[in-house]
Order: sequence, then structure tokens, then C-alpha cells
Amino acid sequence: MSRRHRLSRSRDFDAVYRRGRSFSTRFLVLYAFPREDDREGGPRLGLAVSRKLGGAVERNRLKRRLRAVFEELREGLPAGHDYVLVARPGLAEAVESRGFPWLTERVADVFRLSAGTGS
RNA sequence: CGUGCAGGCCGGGUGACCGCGGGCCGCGCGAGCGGCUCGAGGAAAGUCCGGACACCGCAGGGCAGGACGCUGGGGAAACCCCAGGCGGCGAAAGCCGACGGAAAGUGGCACAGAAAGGAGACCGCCACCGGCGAAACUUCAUCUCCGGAGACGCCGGCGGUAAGGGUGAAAAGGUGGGGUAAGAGCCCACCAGCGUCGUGGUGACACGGCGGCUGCCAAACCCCGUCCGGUGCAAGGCGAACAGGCUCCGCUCGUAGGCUGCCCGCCGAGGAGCCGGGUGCGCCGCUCGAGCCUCCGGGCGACCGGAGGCCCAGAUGGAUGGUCACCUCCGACAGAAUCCGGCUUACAGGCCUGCUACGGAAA
RNA sequence: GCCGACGUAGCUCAGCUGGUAGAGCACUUCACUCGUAAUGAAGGGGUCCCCGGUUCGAGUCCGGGCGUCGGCU
Repeated sequence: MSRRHRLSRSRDFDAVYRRGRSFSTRFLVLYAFPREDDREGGPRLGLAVSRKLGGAVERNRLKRRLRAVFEELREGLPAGHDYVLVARPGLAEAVESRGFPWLTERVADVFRLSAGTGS
């Protein structure tokens, strides 16, 4: 997942949080926001994994897996959108016990929610 | 071989496909593409010590404050390491120890207890003096009666003592003997501690002789010795962006203010507050360093010296992942953010070397 | 990443120079009331965050660990 598909600036995060819509499930919260200046570029993702989720190793591993999932799903997402995916407590343990395909499904769920409302 | 102890090391590997960050080279005006190569740890952690480095205009002196504390050595330094001493634990190998000074001063030792440290004593014990005492006892005088003195007991006085006394964490060196009216390092032997002299050792200290007489607490204040300016890469530098108004203090009397707390000393023309506006970005610092590996030499060792070789993460929303296969069952703690040296804490499993005692086996 | 503060009863906090832990609210019981509240009286409740060390003795002093909350771009 290259840099052009990530959110890289604090102001981008602020914009998504403040002006985007949010969708939540048991383990994930997704903020979605359509960019105004660039409607043709690919979707971009930012991640938020707080220290409540665990230590640095655990949080890094979780972020890698979420990026891998995003990479799989990216083709099916609408262009010109910025997303911030927030992990909720318990997600890391759930992934450890239920495996990567389960995580892929959960992320797909929350993205379907955002697509369903149409933005 | 098993248990125990010490030291050192590893802490997933191989292959396939799809991906990520840095550097170099090539192509392209450019976004980028292709190739090669490198890409987390022994603790990267906690941020507990010590530095390097940077800024605070120059860091100057003193006080205050803080840190450390057996000896010698190593090291840039250290709440670090090595060797040794002393003390404690263990059957041993070995392990642990903030381990200067209580004979400089101040202070504390609750409750209990007579007393918690320079007071000398509440009870008790003992000598002497005085008074009282029915009988018995000893002795003097006596023919006998009567009587005197002693001993003993009680009371009072003046002294001597610290052996003993419910207590307490701790009781004025300990144990035994002599000695005495009763006692006491008063004297003696041994032991513990202190001082001093001698010998050995660089030294801590050890051993021996002599001497006097002895509580504990400095992780209580403190004394002595050594060391320390503060802040921290969110330090700091360059660029980009914004650069308006009001109020108060002061203007060269070195005053306002600054140089971490105070004083001296120095600098000294701007300083403080409120509202508004901008930034919330790019580049540098940023990784070659008290560096790593091998060999040789010195040293018990920490370590030092020399030669040769190597380049070993530099991200900036933050890079190692996903899917598989095999290795009989693959697994602990855990992720660089300026960089080093240490300490401490966490850690499945496994390997190597040496040592000790006990058990077993073989020769 | 760097720097700092705190942890004591169910809650909010005291506890100075080490001597055996308290206050307010809350809780329980009783009294007062027809009943409740308020008030009054009595009472219960603590690994002083954890592990070591110094000391005769540690909530207090000294190390180490854990947790919580702040500040700095």
C-alpha cells in the first residue's frame, strides 16, 4: 500500500473527522469524506489505533493487517474519497483467534455500510 | 547422566506469489517505471544514572541546593565494570551487601520500665552511728540476785554499691574465676570492640605486642572527601506563511528587565499583558560511531595497544506484512524515532563451556 | 519522543519532623415521626497500589515495578 493511498497530514485527518460521516460496527469505526479538490484520484486511508489496543508490536501488526485488507478492497471503492478507520478495543484479540479472512469480512462490512448510505 | 552454581550464545529456518521504506544506477520534461542492494532488539522497553551534541548574549565568583561514599584499577563519565578486603547466607561450587565518620556538635530511642546515656539509683544488698526489743544464744564481771557488751530483729540517719529486680528491640562490654563489708575491668584468663606501636601489603585490611575502658540510629540533621550551570532533537538552524490594534511599565540617574533560587558581578533599550492575524508545512540536524568483525601483543581481569577487513535502519500518520508448503508440536518477552555507555525490568524453548556436593552407571 | 505530578475507607481528601491511621459524605442499628426527610446517639468498614531494603518499628525514609492524570510540536 503506497503512500499515495494513505492520509499523510494532520489537516486531512481533521477534515475527515470534522466533515465526514461515520459508520460503526462492533470492532471498527469508519469515517468517510469525499474530497472536493480531487474527485478522480484513488481512495485514501488513514488508521487510528489507540494505546488501549495494546503495545507497539500489537498495534503495528494490526495496522499492517488493516492496510493489507484495504489493499484487497481498494479496487471496489469509489474514487475521490478519504477514509479513517478506527480500531476499537478487543479487535486485536479477535483477529488473533479468528484469523485474517474474518478481519477482511469485518472491514468489508463497514465499507458496505458507507456505500449503502451513498455519499 | 541427573540435581545445583557460574559464564557465554541463539531466540525461527527454507522456498513460492503479491506488497512496503532508504540508498545507488539507468530511462523519462514530469507523476513515475526498471535493476541492484540494505532494512528493528537483547532487551529497541522503563526513562533510573552518565555523557556526546544543541541552545540559553559571555558562563565569572560565592552561598544555597543536589548526587555519590570500603580499597586499588579500568573507563569520556556514571546509582557502571573488574580484582581485592570486610561482613552476612550456603554442606560446597558460589551468591548478596548505599560498606566513610557516633572519640566534632545537635537531636531521637514510642509503650513498658527505677533508669534509654554522661544521670550516677526506685526497690534491693552492705558498713558505720543513734534509738527500741519479752525470752532463748555468745561473752565480760560476780557467791547469788541485779547488770554491761555482742549477735539477731525493727525504726531512723549518714554513707558505700551496681551483682539481682516484673519491663523492653536494646539495660551501661560478654562468659568464668579471684577479690570484698557488700560489690564493681577492681584484678586475671578467653572472646568482641576501640586507640596506639611494630610487621606484611600500593591500599582497604590482616597478624602480633601494649594500653585504657566500651549502647543504637547518620536510607535523622550533620561533618569530611569527590563531583555537578540550566534546558532538552517537540534542543536548535534555514526557508515558506502572517506581520494590525489597545493598555501598562521604562528610556541612558545603568533604573524596567535579563543572566534557573539568593548575593556579588556582568549585560542593558526596550519589556509585560490582552484582542486580532498566520503557521499547524518543506529542507537541515539525521546517522561513520567512545562503531562492528578477525588476528596478534600486554594484563589475573575489566580493558588497552597494533594490523587487516567491513558500512550495518534512518522513517516523519511513521516502513518487515498477507496467502501458502515443509521442517514430528515452531513457540516467549516484545517494534528504532538524535546518538552512545550502563543499570533495572520482561522473557517459551534450546545450545556450549567450566565448577561443586550427592546419587546412579562404566572402567 | 521528552518532561512532570499523583496513588490512603464505597467517594472526596487529611496525616508536619518515623511510634501502630483519621475527617466529611455514604452505609447499618436505635431514638424522634402516623410515615419519610432532616436531626441526635451508637457502630461497622483499610493488603495505606505492589515488591524489596534501612530501623526495634515504615502510610511516612531509600531503591525497583505497576497504574492513572497532565504539559511540551
